[in-house]
Amino acid sequence: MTTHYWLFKSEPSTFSITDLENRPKQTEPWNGVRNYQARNMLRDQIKVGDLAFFYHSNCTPPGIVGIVKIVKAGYPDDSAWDAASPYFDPASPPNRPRWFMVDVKFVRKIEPMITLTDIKNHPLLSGMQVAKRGNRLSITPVTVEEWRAIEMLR
DNA sequence: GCCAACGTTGGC
DNA sequence: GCCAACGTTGGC
Repeated sequence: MTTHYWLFKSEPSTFSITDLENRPKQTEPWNGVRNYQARNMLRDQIKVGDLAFFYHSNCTPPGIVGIVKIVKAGYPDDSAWDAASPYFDPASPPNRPRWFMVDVKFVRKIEPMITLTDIKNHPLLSGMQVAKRGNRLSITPVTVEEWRAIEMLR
């Protein structure tokens, strides 16, 4: 089976690559995605063994800070039916889940980080979705060429 | 803190 | 089904 590549955004003040590294099993459910396009990828396309860049957004500077591996494929996001969760969504009850998540496992940090500026300035990376103006998708596909180009950098 | 870009909502 | 209003994202 072919490995596919992704980029997962997270605000480090909410959940950082270091938070993931420090989890007892270095594993975490990637919950809280509330966008249909990203949901479809989580539910239908992202498979066990796929790899993803961990991207820190809404911080200074934004950029790629590590690599994670998918260890559990799409399953219902239970934070949607937890009234105490910031991701609570009564429109996604357990018997009819609307939102999905995957489990990710820490692979390694990328140090120093590859900043958004680095990405925009790199001929093989400047076309990445995350570098596009107005891009807000928290999960985006990464091509094998882009993946290799970034691995070559560090 | 600003604000452009985007997705969602809801009135009609 | 249209589209204006609104809330959110996220770079700067």
